[in-house]
Amino acid sequence: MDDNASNDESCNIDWDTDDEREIENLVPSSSSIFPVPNGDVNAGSGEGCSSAVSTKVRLIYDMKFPEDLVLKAIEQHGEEDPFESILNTVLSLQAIQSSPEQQQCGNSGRCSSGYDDDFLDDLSDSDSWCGSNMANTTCTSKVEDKRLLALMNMDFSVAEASIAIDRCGPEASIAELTDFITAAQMAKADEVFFKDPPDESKSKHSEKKRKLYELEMLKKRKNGAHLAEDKETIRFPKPMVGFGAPTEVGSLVLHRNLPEEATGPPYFYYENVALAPKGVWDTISSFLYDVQPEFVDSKFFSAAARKRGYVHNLPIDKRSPLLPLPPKTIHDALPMTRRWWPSWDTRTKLNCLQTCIASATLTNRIRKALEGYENDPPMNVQKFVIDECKKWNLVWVGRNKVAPLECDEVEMLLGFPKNHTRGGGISRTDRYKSLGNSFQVDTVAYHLSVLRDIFPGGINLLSLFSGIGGAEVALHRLGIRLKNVVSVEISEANQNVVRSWWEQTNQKGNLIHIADVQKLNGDKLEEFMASFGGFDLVVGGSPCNNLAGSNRHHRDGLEGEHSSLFYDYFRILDLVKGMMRGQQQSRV
DNA sequence: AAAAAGATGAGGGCGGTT
DNA sequence: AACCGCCCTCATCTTTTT
Repeated sequence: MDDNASNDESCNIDWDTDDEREIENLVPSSSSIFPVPNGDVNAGSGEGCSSAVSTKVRLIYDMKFPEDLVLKAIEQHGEEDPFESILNTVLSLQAIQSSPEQQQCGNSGRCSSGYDDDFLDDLSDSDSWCGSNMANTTCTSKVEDKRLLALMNMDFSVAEASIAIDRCGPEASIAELTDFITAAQMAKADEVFFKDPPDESKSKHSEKKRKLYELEMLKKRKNGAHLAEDKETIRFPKPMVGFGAPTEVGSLVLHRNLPEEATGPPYFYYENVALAPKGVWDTISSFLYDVQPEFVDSKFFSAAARKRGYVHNLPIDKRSPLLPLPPKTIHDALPMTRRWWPSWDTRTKLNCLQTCIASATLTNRIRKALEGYENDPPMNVQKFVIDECKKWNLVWVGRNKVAPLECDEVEMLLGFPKNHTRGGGISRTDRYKSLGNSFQVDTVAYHLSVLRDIFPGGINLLSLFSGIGGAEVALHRLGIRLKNVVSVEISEANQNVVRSWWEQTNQKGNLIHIADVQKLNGDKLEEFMASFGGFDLVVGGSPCNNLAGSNRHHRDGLEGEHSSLFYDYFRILDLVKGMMRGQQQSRV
């Protein structure tokens, strides 16, 4: 939706309606503080405003990239591709080239065509992973590349990024750099859409809270509708970027005051759908120590939208994005669709990846509806097709031919390795279901990235509602060693996925599976903690069935049959918290 | 028996206009 | 404030096909 407007060179499209607001926010206008490289930016008149030739010249001479990389990148793209996306590819290629180990199938292109068998290499052998140790000065040039790459992907202009790196020096972190640019761009002091909760007295002890627990349940049950008139403000940061996503620049928040009761150990990270029925997030927040949720749309991390809320007690400065950066437009993520994409389909991002896909009869209906027109079909046909494409996330795979995403494409869009859910006896239908219920890995990894410096030796992880292991994959890809993982997951198929991933990535730690979250009691936890000393992180996204808008039948809220398992997340987290506290005290 | 396809809206945010 | 129109949503149940 937004990213591809980042290039002022895109001469044609005039974004008529919806997204002007966001674009204004997201894209630092190139006419801002920073000088624009070359004067060609607003040449925009008619066709071919960025020819491959001029792009090549700029990349090779102005920006001093190796010619072979530039040619390779242009080859991957079409001639009419915007400068920015070709640049992105060049940077990716460079990053890949300068990185000793295999990266996930590159940034753009090739993803859907070729499998990358070595992708599952172990990234946790720290010395092979530059990013796992940012302080390490031996690989500054690589770090610099990555920083530039990261900033580019945040929609900063090349000029802004390089000036920032120049000024802040080779040691500066991404956060510092973005901070610098943000400060430079300032002028707007309206970025405080995220206020810290006031520190006034609140129910202090989890003792009390536990007692309130059942009471609260009953209250909710009875009040239901009454709650709606709660004057509790519905906080919905406009662009849904939480404390700042890599693409959102004007609003990076680097500090917050957590309620004292919320601070670790352990660190915790909770996730669920952002658009839950009214009052749900207030309840979740009140149980999770009054930490305010951070609402983020994964469209800032990926080519598909995914609006989710995250409640956690992690630090929020020093975040860094997962590398390699994933493709962030449909075109880059699914290059094969470019050829067939009609101009009247203006989508650049996919909608939320859900658990079901369109059937063949629907795509067939669409094909028939489109046949017989020389040029663009009439408006009513266009509307029908676009509506269905948006509803089912269809992409163009041929003339008049649309298709649902393949499983491996969904895996890629969500940040999982290709074939993550393939084989082992799982059906295609179930793959879509498991994937649709999962994390977006890049988004979660961005939040969890701060753990890398805190736990250089690795972590012990309690993963509730693990699903296909989104948190595990995120941590692993961040280069955070997984020492002991207790994974709670009811679905056997999902357990197999995680187990199989665990083995294929040559994990050195221990993986323990538990089926039922309700049977995980204090005794079991004691056992685990006695054997390896406690949990550093408790993650979980509890069932959204009864919260999600797609559910026609049982959208019953947090008290629904499945979604009420949230209370088990709280119960277990609170148990661990208490035990960790005791552990800490006895040590003193 | 298992997998795939088909049928099934309400709820709520948001921008725009009265 | 209130209203309208547009848009999107980690799905479930039943039927058909494999």
